[in-house]
Amino acid sequence: MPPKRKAAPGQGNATKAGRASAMSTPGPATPRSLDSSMMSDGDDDFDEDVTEAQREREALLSREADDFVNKFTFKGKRLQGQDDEPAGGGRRADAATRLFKKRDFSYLPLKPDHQNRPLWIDPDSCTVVLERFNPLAEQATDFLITIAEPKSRPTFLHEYALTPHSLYAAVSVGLRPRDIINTLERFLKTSLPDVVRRKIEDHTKSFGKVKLVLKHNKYFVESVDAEVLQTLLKDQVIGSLRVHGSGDITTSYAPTMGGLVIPGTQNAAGVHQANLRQAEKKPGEGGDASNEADLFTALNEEDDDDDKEAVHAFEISDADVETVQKRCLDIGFPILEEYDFRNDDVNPNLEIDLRPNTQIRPYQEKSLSKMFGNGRAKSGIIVLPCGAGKTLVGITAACTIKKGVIVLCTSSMSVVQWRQEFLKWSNINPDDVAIFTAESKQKFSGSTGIIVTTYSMVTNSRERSHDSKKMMDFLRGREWGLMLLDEVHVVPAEMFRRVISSIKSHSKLGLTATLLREDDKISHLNFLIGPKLYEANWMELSQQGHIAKVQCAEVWCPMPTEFYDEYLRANARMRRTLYAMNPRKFQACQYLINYHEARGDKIIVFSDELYSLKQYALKLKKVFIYGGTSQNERMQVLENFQHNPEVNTLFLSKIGDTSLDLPEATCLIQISSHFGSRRQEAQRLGRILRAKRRNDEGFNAFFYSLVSKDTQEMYYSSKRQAFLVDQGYAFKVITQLANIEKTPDLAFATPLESRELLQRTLVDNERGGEDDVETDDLFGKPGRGAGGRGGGRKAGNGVRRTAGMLSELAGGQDMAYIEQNKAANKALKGKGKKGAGGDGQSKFFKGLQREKEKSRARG
DNA sequence: GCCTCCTGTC
DNA sequence: GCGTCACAGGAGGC
Repeated sequence: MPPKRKAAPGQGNATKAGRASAMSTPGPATPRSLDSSMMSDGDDDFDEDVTEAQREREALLSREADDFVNKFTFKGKRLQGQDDEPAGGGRRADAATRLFKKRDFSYLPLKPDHQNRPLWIDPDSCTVVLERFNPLAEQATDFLITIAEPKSRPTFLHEYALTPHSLYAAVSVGLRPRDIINTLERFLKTSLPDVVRRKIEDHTKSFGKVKLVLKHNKYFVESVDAEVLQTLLKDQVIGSLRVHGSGDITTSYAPTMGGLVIPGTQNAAGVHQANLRQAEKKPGEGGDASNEADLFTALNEEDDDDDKEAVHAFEISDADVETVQKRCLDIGFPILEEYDFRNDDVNPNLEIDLRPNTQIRPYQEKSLSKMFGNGRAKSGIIVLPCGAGKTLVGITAACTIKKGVIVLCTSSMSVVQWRQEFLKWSNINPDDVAIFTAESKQKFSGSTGIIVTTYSMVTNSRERSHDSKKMMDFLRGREWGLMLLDEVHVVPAEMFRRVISSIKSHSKLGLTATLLREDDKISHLNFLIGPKLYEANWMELSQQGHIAKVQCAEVWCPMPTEFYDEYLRANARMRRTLYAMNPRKFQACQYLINYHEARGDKIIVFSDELYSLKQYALKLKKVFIYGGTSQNERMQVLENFQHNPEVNTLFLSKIGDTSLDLPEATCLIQISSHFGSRRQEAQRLGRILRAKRRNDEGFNAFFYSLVSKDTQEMYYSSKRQAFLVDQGYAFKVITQLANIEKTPDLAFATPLESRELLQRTLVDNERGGEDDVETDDLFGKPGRGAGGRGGGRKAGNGVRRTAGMLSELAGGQDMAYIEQNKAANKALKGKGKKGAGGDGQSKFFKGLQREKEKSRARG
């Protein structure tokens, strides 16, 4: 019973596959422009039920036209405008008009000097399009990333969306509605449509009125506007969550602010806005003003005098913080979290500063200025590509706030790295940076300090060991100045989000490279953490040499007919294996490895599918690491990969998606991946962005995705690339690798070998439900035996080989496998043979059963 | 070091 | 419109 995947092309339907093939195959080595054709391929595949060829074709054309219009409306407009036609050109009902349908905005008159203005706007969707080639593009970009959500940023036109969340973020960094409207008006080629103006006003009028503050370990909802607070209290959700008995609504006075300088910034004017505000009060001290400063000066001309304003507040309990924050967002009063750390006398100060000579990069500075824009610490999220120095941003934030910090990571490996980075970049006393994981439960020596831990450590709901319990009480019992959330995109997960309520911090800074999830929970971060404060443009950073330039390519590998026949017959699991084991893909992989090793590249090959990972690696005599590889072997293999000139290619399972730091890698080949995960694709690309050689003249990193033609992979691949395409990466499609047939020792070159491979693949993977046949196959399919844990969770993964057989195959550099498989062998001994299908209930099905029961029990 | 349980990801 | 894979990791107990 293969799970039905509606959107899968070529699933059990030969004619469909044939059509797709005919349609989607350009001539040999024809480069294909990615975005439009990809999208329409994908869309097309959603409709499998259309039978009549003609009707289908028409529908397809019409859909494609719609897609095209949806995607390129602004291009169309731009062309019209650029031809220097009379302003508003497009009133004519020309042949193209019907294609634009509702998206004809020619009724918006262009300003006379429209060519000097970089922005277009779609009033219906509130999409703003930026001309990158316009002289004002830089300024407009700075403005846009503040008020809008980047949607797509390829070379010439960038697309941004004005959303309630983005406007919320804009307000939270100190812009007011009329700043936004005026500046938009300034940059727009047309006048700002009233709809948009109203939308901005509506969405922003109540923003910034409500704050969440932590006082003496208690949370208060605070506002300068007593009426707003009353409104909240009357709300059925929030009103009932108010903690009574702690006095009525309290009133106090907002603190004033003084000059603030973020350490590590070049001109001591890192916080343009804050300083500029100061400058107004003390003219002459504002410091040097960059372009951005100019812009923001304009925006901040009239400062609201929030000094000495009365604030009103009521208390809520820790457990209700998330609910209240979410509710406030829903009813249009998003809560801003601001921490006036310089006036916090309750929590002890932390002795920490960036090391002298540490200079943070302009974009790091920019992102931090969003966080500290008004002299206080705002909670929010900073999005920087992998390798762009997220850690340093976090550390600088810690050095600015100078209070207790708690850092949350996804793995214990990055816990160690974070601590090292703290020691590397700051002058913090090593005793004050403590690690809290299963192995180590340190505390800092002084009254305050830094704790680095993992999400699972803090959110673990199970019985705790004595030490952990004590530690948790410690963490819960105090107020943290800053909570740094590494890989913040994981926080919306059911368990991990609990950190937000269980640990009390005055401000939170989320860091991630890929602010995406395939579920719809990413928007939860808006109330769990705060708005997105800054998102870097990958292309820009790579042009500036902060991250490597990357060439992306998708290699289409046809499937030999016998493979394809099996593929059509197979269930979902087997399909994944088959398209990964496609011999033509293997050849492509071999070819690319040859080619890049000859160029002196260090290559990582990713495969999610363990069977093919091992088969590839063993056949090509390369090292590999997967979940079952023990710590020691991992270190050994990595060490070799980094320093041994003989070892230039490393095969990784999805273990390498995160956590492993491989600065040597310069080329990446993907042979199997997890469905349509955009995050995985981006994170894998991130592996090579920090390439050490990136600043060599003409250096390029390479990213190949090998795809078996006419399979589900085609569809997933296009989905996966979406994020990177939005970041401006162009994927070339390669249908033919030049001179591949000349590759020495090309594997599976004859039909016979290809068929043998198919047979072996089928046999090795067919055991699923029935029997665990002892195969004569050379490599078999070891489970997670070596590492021990979890091996054989699924009986189909039985461990079946001997070290002898392996050592025959493995060359000298493959010592690691022998080691590993010895261990696997040992594991095998204890296990004995698995029950054959005799009782009709193999371990496999029992496992499934147990899974089901477990999920039922949970539900 | 091995095992189990829990969780995340799509 | 529903649920699904298989792999990974961490914690903690023995």
